[in-house]
Amino acid sequence: MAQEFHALNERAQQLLKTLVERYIADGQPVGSRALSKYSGLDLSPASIRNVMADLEDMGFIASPHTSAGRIPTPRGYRFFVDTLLTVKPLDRIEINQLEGQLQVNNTQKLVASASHLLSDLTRFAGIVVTPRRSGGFRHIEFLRLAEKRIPLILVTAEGDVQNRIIQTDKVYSPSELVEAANILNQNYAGCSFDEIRRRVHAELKKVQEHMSQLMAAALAAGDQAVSESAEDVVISGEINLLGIDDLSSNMTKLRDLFNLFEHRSTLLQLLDHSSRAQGVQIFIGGEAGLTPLDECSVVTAPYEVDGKIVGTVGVIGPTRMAYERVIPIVDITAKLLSSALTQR
Amino acid sequence: MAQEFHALNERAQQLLKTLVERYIADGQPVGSRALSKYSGLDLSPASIRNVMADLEDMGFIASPHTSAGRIPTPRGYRFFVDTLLTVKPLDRIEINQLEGQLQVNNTQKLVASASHLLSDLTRFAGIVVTPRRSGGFRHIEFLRLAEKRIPLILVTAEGDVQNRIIQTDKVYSPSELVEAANILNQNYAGCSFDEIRRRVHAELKKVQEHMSQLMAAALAAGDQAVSESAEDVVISGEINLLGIDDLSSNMTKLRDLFNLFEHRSTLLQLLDHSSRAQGVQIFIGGEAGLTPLDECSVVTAPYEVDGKIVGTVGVIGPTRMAYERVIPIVDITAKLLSSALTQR
DNA sequence: ATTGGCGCTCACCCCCAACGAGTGCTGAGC
DNA sequence: GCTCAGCACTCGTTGGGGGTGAGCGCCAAT
Repeated sequence: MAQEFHALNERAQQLLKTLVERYIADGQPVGSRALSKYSGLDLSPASIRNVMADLEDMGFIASPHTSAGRIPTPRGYRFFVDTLLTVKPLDRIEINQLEGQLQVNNTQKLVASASHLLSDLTRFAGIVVTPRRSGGFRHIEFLRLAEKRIPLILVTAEGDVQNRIIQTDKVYSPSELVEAANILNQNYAGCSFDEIRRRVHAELKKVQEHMSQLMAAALAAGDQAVSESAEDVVISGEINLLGIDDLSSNMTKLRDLFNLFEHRSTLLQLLDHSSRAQGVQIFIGGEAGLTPLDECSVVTAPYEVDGKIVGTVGVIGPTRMAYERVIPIVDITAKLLSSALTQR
Repeated sequence: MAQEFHALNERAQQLLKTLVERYIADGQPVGSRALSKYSGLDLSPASIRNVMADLEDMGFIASPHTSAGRIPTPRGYRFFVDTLLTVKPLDRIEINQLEGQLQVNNTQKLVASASHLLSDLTRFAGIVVTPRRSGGFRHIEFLRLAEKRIPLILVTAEGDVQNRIIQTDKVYSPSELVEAANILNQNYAGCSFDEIRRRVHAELKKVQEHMSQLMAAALAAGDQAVSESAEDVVISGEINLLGIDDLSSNMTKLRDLFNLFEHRSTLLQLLDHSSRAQGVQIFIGGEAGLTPLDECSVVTAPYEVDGKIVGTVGVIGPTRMAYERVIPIVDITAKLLSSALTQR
């Protein structure tokens, strides 16, 4: 038999394809009778059963129990999305509509609205890794709010604005604050805070003790502001997953899944994978190595600023999801986000 | 019978109290036998059954079905928390520990950490209404990032920093930006944006067209920044509610509940109630008028800045919650938040 | 007023039988 | 060498029926 070489002939592929489609559509194990009706192949259920047995041997499908139909295994899904799936890209009009939904006020809002876009369109959970920062700054500024409470305004190299309040021991005059900001802006804009710290130490011995304390505090705060919000994960629409019976049948699994959502760092690791490759990537079931995602798939795509990948968008949903719909949505969202960020 | 007058004698109160306590402790309907054992009243089950019948007539307790014990009705809970409950305040040491957990970096972080504090301690959902803004500003500043993209920095009257990017039609020089900021800071600090807009219009006819366009844009952006983030609701620990079997037995109810969490405005209305009164308030079951909260209670307390109530903290959990624990936690969190905010 | 006793009601559990969907296998037909 | 009708078999699902036990209401005795 041809199947023994683990190659799928035309017919087997067609059957696998319809099986996965049917299963995705109504969530029931698919039997030979149903396949014979929907495959378009004009074969009797009996013949189809033979092929199904082969597909099962090869690990593409499995039966939950003897008297049920077959459901795709992760490997079956894998083959399906890799070679059988045909996605139709969104048309221009839809894209324009989506574009209008992105809020370009500032980076946080932009990222949040991208996440919402994903979850609203797919009805699953949307997820966005915030843009990676290079660590430098473009502009720094001190305000004088109260004597010893000085808001530090920081425009990052990426162009978004952070703020943080510095508590000082001593009192600084407005002109001193201006001077300190000037020194930093003129000499060190674009450098990383680490670098600045070294160079300030070396180059500005002459600066008075008074001043250098302020600068040290500013550098520490800036560092913290940049690194803390460095890479974060924004998730929205987790609620959508509550409605999915594939997931919410198992209460404990559901809890594990939601717990995962709180462990941002674990998710980050997974999503970082995606930012090494171009284009849409799909993680099926536990492929990511995370047990809570057993019954889930993650569809991701990297986005970029000025041609450099800086983050990832994605969707988390049940393995049994309409990939041909989700994939273009994730794809286009990444592209929209890229262009929105590049404009600024 | 005394009970006919809807007054509860000592014994009935004691029994109601233990019944509610037992039910809160293990979630099972409480029978007469259990009550006779735990009430400390040395009465036989039969006698207790009489009292229970009275309590049921008066609507304090109910039985889920004939052959089960009794569970408290919302009215029963109400009476319990109003008159039977004795809360023991947290001791100094615990309070100090909590205080350390609040992140005082900036207002957003502070509010977020308060919300986490609530959810972590109670293992329910924590909820904080962000401080109401008076609408004025303390300080305004323009940065010059790109020619036509000007970040507007805004220190609100409450002392936290907002930022927003203004897109301009024309190009402004650094000195023009400084001048515009100076005009606003010197003449209008403390005023509401509406007021400024009127006065600028009236008083500054002399200012060049060029300049007034910038100011108008700044006022619009400031207005937006202040009003948009005006009153928001921060929720955390929703996941905790997944574990509560009272709530997650009914999948659809659970979904309704989580949907409610996304409708911030509805929650806001409920929580605003709380900010009219002093001290801890409790909404039991549907008392708030929201059906998704049928099986929930909401424990809230207002917090203040300089003696004026500006927001609300709270906990949402199952009606069957350990009130004597939750109440002091909400209370103290409100107080900690008040003092943290007043310091700035 | 309190209480032991008694009959009653249900939810819950377990068992079992009927049902039906779907399979694997076999043997005939092209 | 496919294809396919027929058939026996498996096994989850459904629904009915009896047993069990918790808990109640009522009543008569103390």
